Amino acid sequence: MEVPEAANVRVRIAPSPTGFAHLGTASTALYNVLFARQSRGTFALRIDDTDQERNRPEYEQLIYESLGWLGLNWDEGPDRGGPYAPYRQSERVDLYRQYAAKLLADGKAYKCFCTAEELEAERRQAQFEKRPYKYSRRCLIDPPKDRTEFAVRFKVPGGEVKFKDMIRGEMVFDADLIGDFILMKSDGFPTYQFASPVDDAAMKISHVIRGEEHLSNTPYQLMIIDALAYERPVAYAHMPLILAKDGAKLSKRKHPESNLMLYREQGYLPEALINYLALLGWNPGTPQEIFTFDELVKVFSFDRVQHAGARFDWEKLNWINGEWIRAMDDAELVRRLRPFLPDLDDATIMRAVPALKTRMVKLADAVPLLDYLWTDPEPPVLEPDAIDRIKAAFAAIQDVRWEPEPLHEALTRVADESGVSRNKTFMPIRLSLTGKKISLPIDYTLALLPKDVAMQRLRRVAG
RNA sequence: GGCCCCGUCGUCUAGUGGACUAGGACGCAGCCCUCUCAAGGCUGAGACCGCGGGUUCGAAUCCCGCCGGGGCUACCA
Repeated sequence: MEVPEAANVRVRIAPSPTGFAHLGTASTALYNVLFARQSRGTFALRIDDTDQERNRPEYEQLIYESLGWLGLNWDEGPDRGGPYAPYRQSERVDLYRQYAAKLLADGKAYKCFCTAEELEAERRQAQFEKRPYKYSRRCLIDPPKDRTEFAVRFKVPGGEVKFKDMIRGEMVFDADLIGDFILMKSDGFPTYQFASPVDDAAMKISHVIRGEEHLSNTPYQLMIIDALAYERPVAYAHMPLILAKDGAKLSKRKHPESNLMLYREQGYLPEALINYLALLGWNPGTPQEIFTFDELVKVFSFDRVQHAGARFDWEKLNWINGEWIRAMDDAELVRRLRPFLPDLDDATIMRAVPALKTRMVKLADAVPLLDYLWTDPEPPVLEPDAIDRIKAAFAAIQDVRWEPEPLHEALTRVADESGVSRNKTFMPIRLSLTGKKISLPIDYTLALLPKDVAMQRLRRVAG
C-alpha cells in the first residue's frame, strides 16, 4: 500500500517506565525509526508516565539505555528537548487538565462520581444479563449531589469512526458499541486513552506506528482528537505483536525474554537484535536474511509487514547473532568482547579471536572457552598411556615457538607418530590444560596460555 | 459475553486464480571435513495451505459458515 504523503513526517514512541525496558518497545521503536529515516522525518521519544502507582525514574533511565544500546536514537525527547517539550506526560498534566476543562465546558465530557465498587457492580450486572457492558451514564443523567471526588468521563458521540492503517487498509469501527470512558482519573492524572491522542496531536505526530494491541484503541483516540477539533494523524500503522513461545503477547511478568537488558548481558549484538526484530513481522520479499540498519532503511516498507503476530524464536536469533559475530572485524570483536572478559588483556583476546569466532553464538560464550586462562583447573586423572602421550608431546613442544602454527605442527607430528588417533594425544592435553573436554583447537589452547603455565600444568599431570 | 485482528512445514516466512509435484531461512537428521566443540560443504525428513461448504475449466489464493489463536473492552499503558 502507498504510504500517504505527508509534508513533515513526525513519528514517536511512547513507552511507560513501569519496569524493565521491553522488547516490544525496541521493535516499535525500530519501525518508527526506519520510517522516520526513510522519509527524512523526525523521531520523538515521549515518556508516558501517567500511572502514578507503577512509574519509576530508574525505569525511564533503562529505556534510554536500552534504546541507546540498540542505536535507535531519537531526535526529540525528555533528555534532549525539542520544539514540543516537555516530553514527559507527568510534566504536561496542565495541558490535559485544560483540555479536559474545555471538553467539560463544551458538554463533550462530564464528571463521574461513581466509585470503583459501583462500577464493578454495573459490570457484573451486565455480565449476569449477558449483555455487552457500557457505562450507564448515571452521572450524566442524574449526578449525585453529595460527592466531591470525581473523574472526567468522555461522552462518546457514537457513529462510525474510520481511519487509514498503513498495514491493514481502511478500518471502520462502530462507536455506538463504545461506552463513555475516563479521560481524567480522580487523582488528577489523565488516562492513556486521553493523554496519548492529545500529545500526538499537540506534537504534530503525522503517523502513529505502534503495536497491534492499540488497534481497537484507535477509535477512542480519534474521537477525542475530533472533539478537540485537532487535526488527525495522516495514518496509523499497527504492527504485529511479538508473541512468546506459548502464543501469548510477550509480557513483562511472564516472559523474561521481553527484558531488553538481557540481550546485552548475554552478549547479543545490537546489530543482530535489530536484524532479528526487523524480520519478526516483516520480510523483504527476497532471500536476504542479514541486514544492516542502513539496508533496512532502504528496503523496509509497510506493505510487507505481516498481519498476524509472530512468535519469538531464540534459535533464529542465535543464528543471526552468530552470523554477525563471524562477519565482524577482529579488532571490533575484541572491543565487544572486552566487558565479558575482564581478566584478559586485549592482546590475548585478539589472539583467541580467530579460533573463538566460529564458536560463539553470543559474546558470553567466550567465557567458558577461555576461563582456563585465569583459573587453575583441577588436574585430571589419566590412564598410563595417555600420560605417556603427554610426555611425548611435552618433549616435542619444549623448544617450539609459542604460537598456534608451530605448536600445531609439532603436536600433529607426535600424535601421528603414536599410531593412534590424534584425539588420544590431544584430549589428555586439553584436559590437563583446561579441565574440560571442550576447548578451542589444541594449538590455540596451548598458545593462549603463557608457556610456563602450560608446561607446568602438563608436568603436574605427567610428572 | 461484545467488538477487532489473524490462521501456509516445529518456528519466521514466500505465495494476491493456472509456472505449486507449495519455495526459502532457522531448527532437526545423515554424510563429508575434523584433535574436542563449532564453523563450513552436501543430502534429507518436515505443510493434505485450520475445517466445511460454495464460485470457477481450475483455489493456498475469491465468497459464506464454523473452529482455533491473539488483542481490546480498566480511574494500566
